Amino acid sequence: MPLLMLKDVPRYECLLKAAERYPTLNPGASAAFLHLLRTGDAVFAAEGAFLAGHEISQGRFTVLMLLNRSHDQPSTPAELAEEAGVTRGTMTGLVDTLEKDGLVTRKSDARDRRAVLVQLTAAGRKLMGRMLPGYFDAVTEIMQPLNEAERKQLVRLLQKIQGGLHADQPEPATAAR
Amino acid sequence: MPLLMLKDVPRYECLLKAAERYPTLNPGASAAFLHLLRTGDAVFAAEGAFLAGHEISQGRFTVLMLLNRSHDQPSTPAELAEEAGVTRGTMTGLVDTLEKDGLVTRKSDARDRRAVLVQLTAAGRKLMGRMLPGYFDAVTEIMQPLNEAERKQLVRLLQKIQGGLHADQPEPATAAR
DNA sequence: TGACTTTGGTTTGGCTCCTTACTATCAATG
DNA sequence: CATTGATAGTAAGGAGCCAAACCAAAGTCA
Repeated sequence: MPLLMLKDVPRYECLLKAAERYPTLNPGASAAFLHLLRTGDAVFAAEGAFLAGHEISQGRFTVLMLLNRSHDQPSTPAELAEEAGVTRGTMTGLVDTLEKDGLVTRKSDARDRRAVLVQLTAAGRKLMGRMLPGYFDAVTEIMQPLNEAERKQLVRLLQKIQGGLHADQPEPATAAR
Repeated sequence: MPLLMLKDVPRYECLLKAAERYPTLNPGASAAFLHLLRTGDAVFAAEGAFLAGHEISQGRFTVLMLLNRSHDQPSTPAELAEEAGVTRGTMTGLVDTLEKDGLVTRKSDARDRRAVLVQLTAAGRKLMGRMLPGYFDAVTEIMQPLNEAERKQLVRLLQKIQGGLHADQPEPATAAR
């Protein structure tokens, strides 16, 4: 849940005033940046609140979604980690707890003795069947304030931003080290 | 940096297909939801990459920003926690490490012996002066793909979403327990 | 004044995630 | 084959955050 920090986005006038002290500060860009982080965090928290009501965390839910998607077809931890955007180490932990809760099973792959196959259990499938309608309802409700045209517009703007990010940072090593 | 998970947003056709199985799934709302989380996470990560180049984390940076804003006027940990949107316990830890790095000082408030006053040191001010121009440059660059009209439009859409969230969740206790 | 509540800061323990390092297995090549 | 290198999964340790429990100092109210 902790994403942004900064409970309230500064008002535009404050940004303008700050821009006098810092010539490189672009008020319009900063406002958009702050609102994006702020709202992203709020939406993330709203999703987390729904999932918490079902005693499940975002990370675990993502794994269940991935497994639920390819019905009955098991995946390896490495595939799941790749699709979920986390490291394999993290995926080990996620699968550990899901297995402990009886929602997934691990079995070894007959064709590759290094590999492990992760699969939803009956209980896992049942939980997803029980949860998903409400989950999609919650998502729809979060996006309720926008009509369909506005949603499309939002997606378009977000894709533009993301396109720029990929283009700029092919090698994060330069900036990070 | 872990915000969303889900490396790639599913294509719209997949959402349509999934909507056949789950009647409550609203494809347009889901697409907007996923892109918002995805892009928010990417932008957050980009900011983090810049800050990491200066050996500082987002949380610590936020505290430095708050202290830098009110020049020389000290704040209490409780105020900082409130403004940053974290708990007081978290703020204790953040101030601990900032103090250890010599960027801020703690001194006790003469008028309230419970309270502590946190203040930027000369080194802290110097670091901010050195970092901020580049930071604002980075923010501007991230938002580069959008022109000023698009930024305003984005802010408008995000504010709409956020307005809905506040209205819906006055008491998170209902959903969470 | 004395008891009750509130507030400020810290401590402790937990969760999620990452990085790094390790072992076991496979695959490719001389 | 035997070596070398990549890949699968795990383990250990750290960072950042939260919630709950604490103590000390104010504030409140009879």
